[in-house]
Amino acid sequence: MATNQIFLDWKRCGKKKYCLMNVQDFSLEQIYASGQPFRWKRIEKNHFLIQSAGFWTVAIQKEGALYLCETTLKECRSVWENYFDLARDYGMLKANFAKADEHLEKATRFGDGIRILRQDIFETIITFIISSNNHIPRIKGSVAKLCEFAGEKLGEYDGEILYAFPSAEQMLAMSQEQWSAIKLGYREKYLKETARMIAEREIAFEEIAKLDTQEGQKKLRLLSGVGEKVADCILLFSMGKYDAFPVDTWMEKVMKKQYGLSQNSKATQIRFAGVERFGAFAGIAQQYLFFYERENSKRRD
DNA sequence: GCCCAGGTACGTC
DNA sequence: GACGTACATGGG
Repeated sequence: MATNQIFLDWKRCGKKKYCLMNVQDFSLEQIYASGQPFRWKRIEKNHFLIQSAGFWTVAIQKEGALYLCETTLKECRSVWENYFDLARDYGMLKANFAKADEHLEKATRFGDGIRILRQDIFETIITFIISSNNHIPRIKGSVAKLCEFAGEKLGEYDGEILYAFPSAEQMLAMSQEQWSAIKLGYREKYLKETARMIAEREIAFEEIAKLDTQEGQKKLRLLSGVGEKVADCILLFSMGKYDAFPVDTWMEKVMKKQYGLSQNSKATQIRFAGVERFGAFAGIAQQYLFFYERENSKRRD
């Protein structure tokens, strides 16, 4: 499946404010709710303070346009286009998914503004280790504290001090009191060990991005706290490996209910079935399915 | 109190 | 290799 390149024409529209007109297949609200980023703060509808690695911006979406504030044109092009995967034609991806099956067609209509972010690799490794068997509000709290204790101060916005995501070395420099205050529970030892392995170059994660998905899986799983699911999230949400298919409790439900997998099938089998069925962009299909399933279950509650 | 959360590590068979 | 179970913590 070929994907067209979208032409991106940033316009300056104020002091440190840039704008992309006619942003298609894009919704800040849906990306926020899609379970990928843990460092977005919702200010109001379609208006977010976004922090990623050592960068931050204020993003506003209105009348079909995306505005990025408190940033530079250079940064819009070098950081945020890449982060939001803005040059990719999601319309074409969705059209192809919609042809494949009815349920996926519904899911792409429901989550029509979903994007697969290309997040910083180290940040994604750490945040998704924290995410395992954990609740999103609690994950966000832990991540915020980690940045506050170990990250460099980047600036201030609306009275809030902003921090970069820390490096492995900076994490390892924290006191035990700080580690405890992050309230990672049993994940604390995973993070310490993973940070150590990365700081000591036992695992060169930049190299993993060059491998194919299978090989990347194997390497990532050498990190402490990284199993099959977290490895898939890292591959998909930071390395652009679109054939990675993370299977969590929600995806288990969908695959059993909608795609005929037996009740006793395990995550590994479901993952293979997903890639088999949805192909080279299975991970993107997964994200539409995940979002549709979880959002609709919220409403029934 | 119970169940669950974008699961993983570890021991057992 | 497949399976069961313990695991910190807080929200519903």
